[in-house]
Amino acid sequence: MDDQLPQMLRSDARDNRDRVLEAARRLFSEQGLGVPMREIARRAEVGPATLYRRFPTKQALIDAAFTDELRACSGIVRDGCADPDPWRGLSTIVRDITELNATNQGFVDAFVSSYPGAVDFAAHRSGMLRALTGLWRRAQQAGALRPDTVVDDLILMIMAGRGLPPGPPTLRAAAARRFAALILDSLRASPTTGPLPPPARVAHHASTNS
Amino acid sequence: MDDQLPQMLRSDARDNRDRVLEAARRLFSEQGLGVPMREIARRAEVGPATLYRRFPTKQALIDAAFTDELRACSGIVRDGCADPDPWRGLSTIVRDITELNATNQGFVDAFVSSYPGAVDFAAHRSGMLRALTGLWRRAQQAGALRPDTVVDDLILMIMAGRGLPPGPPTLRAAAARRFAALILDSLRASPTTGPLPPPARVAHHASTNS
DNA sequence: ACGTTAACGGACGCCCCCGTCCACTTCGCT
DNA sequence: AGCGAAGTGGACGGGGGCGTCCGTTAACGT
Repeated sequence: MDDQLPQMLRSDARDNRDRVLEAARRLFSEQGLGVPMREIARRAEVGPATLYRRFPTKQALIDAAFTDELRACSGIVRDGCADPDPWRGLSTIVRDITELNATNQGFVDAFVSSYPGAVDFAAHRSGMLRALTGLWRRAQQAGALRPDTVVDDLILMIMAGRGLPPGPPTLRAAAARRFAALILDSLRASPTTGPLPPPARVAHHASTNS
Repeated sequence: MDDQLPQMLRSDARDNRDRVLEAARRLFSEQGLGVPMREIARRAEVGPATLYRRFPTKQALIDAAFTDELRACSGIVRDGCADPDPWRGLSTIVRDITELNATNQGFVDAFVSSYPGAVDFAAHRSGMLRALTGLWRRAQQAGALRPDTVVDDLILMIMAGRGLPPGPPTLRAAAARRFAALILDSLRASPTTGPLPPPARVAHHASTNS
């Protein structure tokens, strides 16, 4: 809650805290939540003890690290729900969240399932869920969204985004765009399907060399 | 080499080997590949050494355990590709694989990414991929499948299936059915969309107790 | 400049998991 | 029944990750 008023820390402490957070954000985004605390400490050029003094547990660090992305996520939903054209708003939400997802490997894990306990997360989630439900209804009333779908379908799709193949960020982003476009086409009521983004070459794990 | 021929094992050894395989299959399916070897041994009422004598490494056990599912997967693809109606064949493949996937938590991981080294896996995969490519072309020529899609899109969707929310088998299966139906609708060329399976209530992780 | 005190980080304990070793047991054959 | 070999399981070593302790360092006030 009080988050220790970082400006009351000694200058070096504040500096180190910032570097830790930055390293955590980068490493979590790149490699998911499995990154060892040691690795983050090393990347921040800090000893493990320092890291643990600012963030008593790994969960605390995860929460702090993803606060920004959480805000971004809330913003995406808010903006999309504010769009007068509900379908356009929904499309934007799906695309942006899917991309956020692909760019930040661990975000969905941190947010939706991984560890319980992050209070802010729960609050944000229920708020977003409520807003999305409203948007969903409006989109269906406008005849843009299939009437036989529910918000849970969206959640399902977002969760499914977790399973997208790993790989370099460029590939991940391409796969995410393609995925989002396909999802949207499956939710659309009218068959007015626009052009798809380029197909994503999925990493076929070239175990047979060649 | 000669370590095969399980019928040449002593009767108790053969018995234990079978129990180990059975336990491995069950636990991997239920909880994914993260299950400790000890747990499998315990479940099979066997010491760790016994387990390791039959399957020198965890990978070996995984390979052996998923041989059946691999065969099932191949069968699904073969049957689907043999269907004179390419769209119906494709639908069946998507539905069945997605369900296989939901039922066997670790299967896709074992097959597509997890560990390299399983020779059989690679062979099966390239064969299935070739067959699927043919089916894909036929479905597109028949006008049932969107012309701007590629086989990689299917792979993408199957991979995405890994991210479906965890939970009791019943929920997982429901989510998988819903997911498969939505995928199929996004790949279909004609807007002749049939009724969807019941929406899957996604586990909202009730962290806020109540 | 200098002492106080917050902050630092290397070293430590703990736990879990993989894979191995060895003294004992059980099967199978005669 | 008896004997040898195959088989078994408890105990062990190695590695890695999380979180903690304590001697040392360096920032801040006077």
